[in-house]
Amino acid sequence: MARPTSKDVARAAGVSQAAVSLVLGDKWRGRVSGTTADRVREAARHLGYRPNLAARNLRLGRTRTALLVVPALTNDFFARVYTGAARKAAEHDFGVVLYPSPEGLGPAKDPFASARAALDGVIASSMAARTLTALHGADLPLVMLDSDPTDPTAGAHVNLDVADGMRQITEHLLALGHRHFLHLAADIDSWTFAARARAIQDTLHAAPDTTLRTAPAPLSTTYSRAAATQALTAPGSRPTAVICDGDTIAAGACKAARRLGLRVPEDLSVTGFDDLALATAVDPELTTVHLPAERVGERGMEALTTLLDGHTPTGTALPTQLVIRDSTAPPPS
Amino acid sequence: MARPTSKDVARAAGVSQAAVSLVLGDKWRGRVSGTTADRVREAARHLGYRPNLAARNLRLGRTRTALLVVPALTNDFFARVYTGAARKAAEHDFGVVLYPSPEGLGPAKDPFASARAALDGVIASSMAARTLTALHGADLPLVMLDSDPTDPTAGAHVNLDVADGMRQITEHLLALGHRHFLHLAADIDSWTFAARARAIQDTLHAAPDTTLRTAPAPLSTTYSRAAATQALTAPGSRPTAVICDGDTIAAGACKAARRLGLRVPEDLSVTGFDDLALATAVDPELTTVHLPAERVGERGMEALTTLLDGHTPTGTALPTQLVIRDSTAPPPS
DNA sequence: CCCTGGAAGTTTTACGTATAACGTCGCCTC
DNA sequence: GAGGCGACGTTATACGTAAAACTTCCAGGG
Repeated sequence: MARPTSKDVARAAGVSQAAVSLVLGDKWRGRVSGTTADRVREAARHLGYRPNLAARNLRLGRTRTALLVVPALTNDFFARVYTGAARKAAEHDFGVVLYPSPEGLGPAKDPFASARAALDGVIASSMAARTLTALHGADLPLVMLDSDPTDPTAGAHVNLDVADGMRQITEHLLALGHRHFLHLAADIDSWTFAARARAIQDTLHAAPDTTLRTAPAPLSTTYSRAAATQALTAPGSRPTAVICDGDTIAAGACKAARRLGLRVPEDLSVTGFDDLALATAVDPELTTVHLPAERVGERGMEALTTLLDGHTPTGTALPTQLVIRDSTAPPPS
Repeated sequence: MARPTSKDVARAAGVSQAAVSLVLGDKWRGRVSGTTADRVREAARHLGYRPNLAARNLRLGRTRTALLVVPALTNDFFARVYTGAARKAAEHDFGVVLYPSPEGLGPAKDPFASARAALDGVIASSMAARTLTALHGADLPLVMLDSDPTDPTAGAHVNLDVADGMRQITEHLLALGHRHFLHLAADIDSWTFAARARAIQDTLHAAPDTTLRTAPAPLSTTYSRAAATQALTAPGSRPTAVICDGDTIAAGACKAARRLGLRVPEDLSVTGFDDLALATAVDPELTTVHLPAERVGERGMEALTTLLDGHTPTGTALPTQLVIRDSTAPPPS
C-alpha cells in the first residue's frame, strides 16, 4: 500500500482528518476527548503514519530548513561547523542543508535551486560569501560566520575572536624569545585573514626590535610548501618563527623547513591555525589556535532561529584558544 | 511584497496560471504560442518568480532529493563522497541532504525526521549502515556504498575494490623485500575492513616465508598511536612493514615508530589507506591506496536515479590505486 | 424553560503547482 | 458545407496538511 495519509488515519480511527491533525499536532486540548485522541494516536502508530512534509511546508509556508553555505567540506573546520549546526538544528526541530563549494559543483549554480528544499534562512561563512552575490535579493534571514561584523547585509553575525588567537600565538613566540617572524598569509581576500594579519602586526608593534615579513601562501599543504621554501630562502634576515594562517600551510612549511635542513622546532618554530585533525597527525604536532568550530555552527543556528522569531540575536565573539604542542621552541642561540 | 506565485506571473502576463506552468515547465509546444511563451517568461523574470518547491513536491509526489548517510564528515573521504554525489545530483536536478553521525547529533534520531525534506531515496555508507535499523521498513530506494555486495536489503551497491588495493599494497611491500608484516586493523565491524584483512592474508598466503600479525587499532591518529606502540613492542618477531587500514592509523603508527627510535621508511615501512589529505600532509608522505571517493558519490547518485527510473543499476567495483610515496622502502638488512 | 457556553467534533478552505479535460477558432479536405 | 483537426488557450481538480468556521449536544444558571 502507498504511504498512509492523515485521511487514512482518520478512517482507521473513525474520526475526521481534521481531528487527526489536531491530535497529532498536539492542539487537541478542549477540542477532542482524551480517549479519541488516544485512538487516533494508536491508529497513526499502527499504520506507520508520517506526515507528508511537502504538504505541511506548503500549508505552513515555512520549512524549518536552513541552508549552510561553506567553501568546502574537505576542510574539517567547516565539517565541524556543519556538525554543530546540525546538532543545534535538531534541537529546534530544524534541518540543515549544505551548499558546498561552487568549484566542486561545476558551473556557478543558483544555491537556491541546488537546495531542493525550500529555505527559511541562510547561514554563510565569510569565505563562501564572495561567491554568493545571489544571496542579496533573496531576502532570506541571513547569518554570517566569521565575517566583517560591520557588514550590514547580514541579519546577524557569529564571530570568532581570531585576532585574539593570533595575538596569543605571537605573544607565545615572543615569550619564547623569537624576534624575527615570517607570516605565511592565506592568499584569499577575506575578512578573517585580514584580521589575523592585523593582529600579528599590532602585537609585534608593541614589542621592541622585532621584524616581520609576510608572504602569500595557498591554503593547501602541497602548494604552500613551495611558497614556504621560497620565503625561507629569500635574501634578507632569516626568521626564527613562521606564523601560518592555517594548519595546512603550517604542515607545508614544516616540510619545506626540513628539506632545507632546518629542524622543527629546534631551528625553526612553526605555528598553525584552526586546530584541524591534521594538527595532531603531523610530526611534530602543531602549536596552533583552536577554533570552536562546532560552537560556531551552533551559534549560527541559534542566531538564525532568534532571527526567525523576530528578535535580534546578541553577538559576542567566540573565544579562541592557543594550543601549545611540539612545533614551537626557543630560537636557536 | 510577498514572494510571487505562478498566479502573479499569470496576471502580469495576461494569461492563466496553467499557461504559466506549461511555459515554465517547458511543455508548451503546440499548446501556447511562442510570443505568449516569451511574454510569460519575461513576466516571470521581471517578478523574480521562483516556483514554490513545497507545492511542486506535493503535486508531483516526489522531491528529487536524496539522503546521504555517512558516519562523519570530518573524515574527508566522506566529505569527498558527498561532493561527488552533490555534483552528480546537480546534473540530474537533484538535491542531496546529509545525515551524519548519530554520535554527532546526540540521541539516536530518526533520520527521516532529521531530514526535513521529504526523500526520494537513500544512499548509505556501510560504516553508517549499522546504526540505521530505521532504514528497513522505510521502503525507500536504497543504494549501499562499499558494503557487502551480497546483501539483498539494498536496491543497488556501489563498491570499491578495496581487496585489490590491499593486494597492491602487500605486493608492493613484498617486492621491496619485506617478509614480516603487522596489520593494524580498524576496530570496526564492517564489510570493507573484513575484505581488506582477507586480501592481505590471501596475498601473503601465496608468498613463501612470510609472517603476519594483526592488531586492532582505533581509526584515530591520537589513539592509534598507543595501539601501534603496543603492537610494535610486543614480544615476538619484529615486523619490517606495517599495513594500516587507514591513513589516520598510519600517521599514528609513524609517530609511534619514531618514538621507538625507528626511522620511517629506513627502519620500518608504513602504509596507509584512503589517500586522505592527511597522507600528503605528514612527513614522510604516506604510501597508500587512493580511493576514488568522488566517483563513489557520483556512482551512488547515478545508481539511485536509475533505480528511481525503474531500472536495475549495473554494478562493477570501482578500481583503487596504489600510490607510492615516501613511507615505504626496502627493509633494513 | 430559555439561554449561555463549553466540549467534541466536522466541514470547509487555502497553500501553489501540474496536468487532465475541456473549449474555441480558423482552415483544409472531400 | 460538414467534418476534422491543429493551434492556442482556459477551467477544474488533486496532491496532504493545518486551521478557521461551523455544528451539535448537553449541563447549568437564571
